[in-house]
Amino acid sequence: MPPYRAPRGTRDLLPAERPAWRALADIARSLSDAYGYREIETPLFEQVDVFERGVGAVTDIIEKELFRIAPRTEDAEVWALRPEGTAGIVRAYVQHGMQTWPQPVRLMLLGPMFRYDRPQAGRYRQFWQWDIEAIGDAGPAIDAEIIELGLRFYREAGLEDVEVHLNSIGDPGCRPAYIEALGAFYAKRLDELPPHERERLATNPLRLLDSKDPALVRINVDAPVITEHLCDACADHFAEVKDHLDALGVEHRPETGLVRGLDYYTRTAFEYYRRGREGQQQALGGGGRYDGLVELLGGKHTPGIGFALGLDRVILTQQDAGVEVPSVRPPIAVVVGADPGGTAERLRVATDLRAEGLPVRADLAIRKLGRQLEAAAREGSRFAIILGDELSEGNVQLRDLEAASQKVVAIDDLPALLLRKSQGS
RNA sequence: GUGGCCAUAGCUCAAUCGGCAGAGCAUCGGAUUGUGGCUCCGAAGGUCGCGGGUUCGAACCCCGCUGGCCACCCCA
Repeated sequence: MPPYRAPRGTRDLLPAERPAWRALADIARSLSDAYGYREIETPLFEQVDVFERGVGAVTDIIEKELFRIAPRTEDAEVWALRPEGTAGIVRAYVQHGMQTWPQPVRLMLLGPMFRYDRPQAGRYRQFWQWDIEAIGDAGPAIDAEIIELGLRFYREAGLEDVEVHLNSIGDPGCRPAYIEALGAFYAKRLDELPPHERERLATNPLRLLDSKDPALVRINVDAPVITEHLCDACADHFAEVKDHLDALGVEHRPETGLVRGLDYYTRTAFEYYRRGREGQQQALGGGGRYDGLVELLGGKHTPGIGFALGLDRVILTQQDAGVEVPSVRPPIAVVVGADPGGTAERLRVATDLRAEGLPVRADLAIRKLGRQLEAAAREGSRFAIILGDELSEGNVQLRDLEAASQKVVAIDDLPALLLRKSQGS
C-alpha cells in the first residue's frame, strides 16, 4: 500500500474522467455568458467571520463542518476554507463597491468548496460547485430567470428529468410569527416527538418540517404551512415568481417542507432533484433569495438571489442515468520510426507539426516499429507517420491506422494534409 | 458527531477446516532484425490497509486504528 493517500473525503480526478468535468465547466461557462453572468474568482479561504456572519453561526456548516486553518501566531487572523460560494462573493461585492455598478450584478463562480463532513457517496470534503448570483434585484422575475438557468444546465448536461422544488420561507418580518406558531404546534404534541427531534425543536424548529422520522412525518401533515403565514409582500412575491415560471413553461413542484440549511435565505427557496430521487442526499443543487446578506457583511441593504449546483453529483447522476459524456481524445497522429533509436527525428517532426497547431504525439520510447504502431493504434490515433529511409528524400509514410493503408507523402505536405483530415474530410 | 458492512497486485476478484498468496485485465519484453489493436510465450508487479493479540502456524480468529461504502445528521 502506498505511504500517502489523498486526504479523507478528497480524490484525484484522473485523466479518464477529466473530459466529462471539462464538458460541465464548458456548459456552465457558455450558459453564464449567454445569460450575462460574469465569472468571478474569490479566494479559497476567507476570514472565519465572513462565513460565520454570512452562513450563520448556528448552522451545521459552521458548527461542525468548517475547515478552520490553524493560526500561525496568536494575533493572526483566523481563516477557514470556504464551505460555499455566496458569502465570499457577497464579501467581494461589498469590498469592490459593486453597488455602484449597474444593478443587478450578475456573477458566476466555478470552483471547489470544503466541508469537514463525513464522506459518503456524492458527499466529499472537497467538492465542486457552480455558483450563480444576482445581487441588487428584489423583483420576482430574476428569481425565475435563475431557477430556469439551473434547469437549463441540467438539460444540457443530459439530465432531462431534473425538476425544481419550490417554497417561500418568508422574511424576517413574517417568519418569526410562523416559527412561533410552529413551535406552539409541536409543543402541544411534545409527547409524540422522538427525543432527538425534541432537542432540535429548541434550536431550529423549521428543521422538523423535512424530517424523515415516521412519527414526525405523521405529525407534519397537520403542521402549519409557511406559505399560509407569509406577509402580503412575501406572498405577492412568491405568487409572482410562480407566475413568471409558468410564463416560461417551467414546471415547479411546491414543497412546503423545503427549508434551506443556511441562515441567510429569505423568501424564495428551491432545490433541484431528479424525478424519483428525492432523498436528502440526492439534491443536485439548490438556492434561494438572501435579501439580508449584503447588509450582514457590511454593505447597504441589498437584495440577492442565487444557486449552487454540485458538479460532483451531476457527474454521478450522469453515470447513473447512462448519459454519454466526452472521453479522452487521442492525438490525430503519432510519429513513429523504423529506427528504434531515432527519437531525435521523431521528436523534431512532431514538434514541427504541433507548431502548425496539430495534436501529434511522438513515440519517444526506444522500441521497434511494431510496438510503436501497436501503441498508436491502441491509443486510438487515426494516423501513424512512419519515418524511414524515405526521410532522406524528404518523404514519410503516412499510414491510416483505421483503413490499414498507407502512402508516401512529402513531409512538407503533412500539415495541410492532416489539417484537412482533422476537420473531418 | 452516531450506527452498520467492508478492505488481498495499478484495476476487478479468487484462495476448501487456520497449513507454501493466485487468475483475468492493464504494464513491459519476445515470437529470424520497415508495419498495429487479434493470437502465442515470458517478465515485472504483494508489509494480504496499519498496529497489537491468540496459535506450533493467521489473508482467514480477537482488539484497536486508518480508509471506503451505506443508513442517520446535514448538505451540494
